[in-house]
Amino acid sequence: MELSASLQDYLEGILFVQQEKGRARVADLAGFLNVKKPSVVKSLLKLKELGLIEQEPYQAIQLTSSGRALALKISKRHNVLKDFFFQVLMIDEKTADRDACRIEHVISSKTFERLTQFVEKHKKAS
Amino acid sequence: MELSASLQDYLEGILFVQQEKGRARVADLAGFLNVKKPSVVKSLLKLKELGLIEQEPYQAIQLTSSGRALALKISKRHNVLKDFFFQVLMIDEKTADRDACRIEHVISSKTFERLTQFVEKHKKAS
DNA sequence: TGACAAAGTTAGCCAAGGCTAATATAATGC
DNA sequence: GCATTATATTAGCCTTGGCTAACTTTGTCA
Repeated sequence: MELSASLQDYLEGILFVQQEKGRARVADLAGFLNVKKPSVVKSLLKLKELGLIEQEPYQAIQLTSSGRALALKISKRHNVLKDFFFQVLMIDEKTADRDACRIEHVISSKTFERLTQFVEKHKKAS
Repeated sequence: MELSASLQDYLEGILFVQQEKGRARVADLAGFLNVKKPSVVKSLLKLKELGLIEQEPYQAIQLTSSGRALALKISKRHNVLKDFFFQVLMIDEKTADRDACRIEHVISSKTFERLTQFVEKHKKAS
C-alpha cells in the first residue's frame, strides 16, 4: 500500500509542524504546504482512514505510531537528498530543499540506500 | 508553460519509439508507457493543441520541430540521470532507468546542470 | 458573558489522467 | 475484392487532489 506523493507531503508536514510549533493544526498545515484548508481536511480524512493520524473534531492532529514511523522515514529521505544536493553538489540550500521534496517521493529504495552510503562517504572524506 | 510529467513522458516516448521502430503509433506508445490506447489518444490531443506533435487521423505520430527539441531535452535529462545512477552509484540498469524516468520530471535545472558536470567528471576520472 | 475572530468543516465544483466498451478506419491474407 | 484482424477513436466513467462558498465550532477579550 503505497502512499501518494501528496499524502506523503501531508504526513511529513505534520511531523515538521509539530516539531516547529508543538502541535499541528489544519491551518498550520495549509500554510506549510501552500494549499487551502479544505484541501487539508480532505487529505486528513484519508490519512485517518489509513490509520496514520488521529484527530478529534476541531482539534489538533496527532500522528499514530505507524504514522510517525512513516513520517520519519520520509523525512529521512528528504534529509539525505538535501545533503546530497547541498553538501555534495553544492546547490543553494533553498533549491536543494525543493528538489529533495520532489524527489523523495519517487526515488527507489535501492537507489536511496546507495545514495545514503555515497553521502556518508563524502562527509567522512571532508 | 510547463508540460506535466505525464505529457513529458508521452513526448519522450514518441521520440524513443520513433528511434526504435522508425515510426511511433498509438499502440506502440501505449505499450511503451504501459497505458491503454484511449489514454494515449487523449494525451496526444493535448500535445497537438500545444503544437508539439502532428498526426493525420489514424496515422503515425510526427514530432514538430519544437516538439522534437523538447523531447530531446527531456531525453538528455533522462540519460544523465541514468548515467549517474548506473555508472556512479552502480545501481542495476533497470532500476537506474526507472528512477531516471521519474526524477527527470521534477529535478530543477540548476541541480541538473551540476549533476551533469559531476557525471562528466566521474567519467573522465575512470 | 456575549460578540467577534479564527479555526475547522461540509458541499460541491473542476482539471488531469487513467480506464472500459463500443465504434470506425486501415491493413492484411485468402 | 472481401473478410478478418489490428489499429485508432469516441463516449463516458472514475479517482485524485486541488479550489470556493457557506456554515459550524472554538476561543478570546472587552
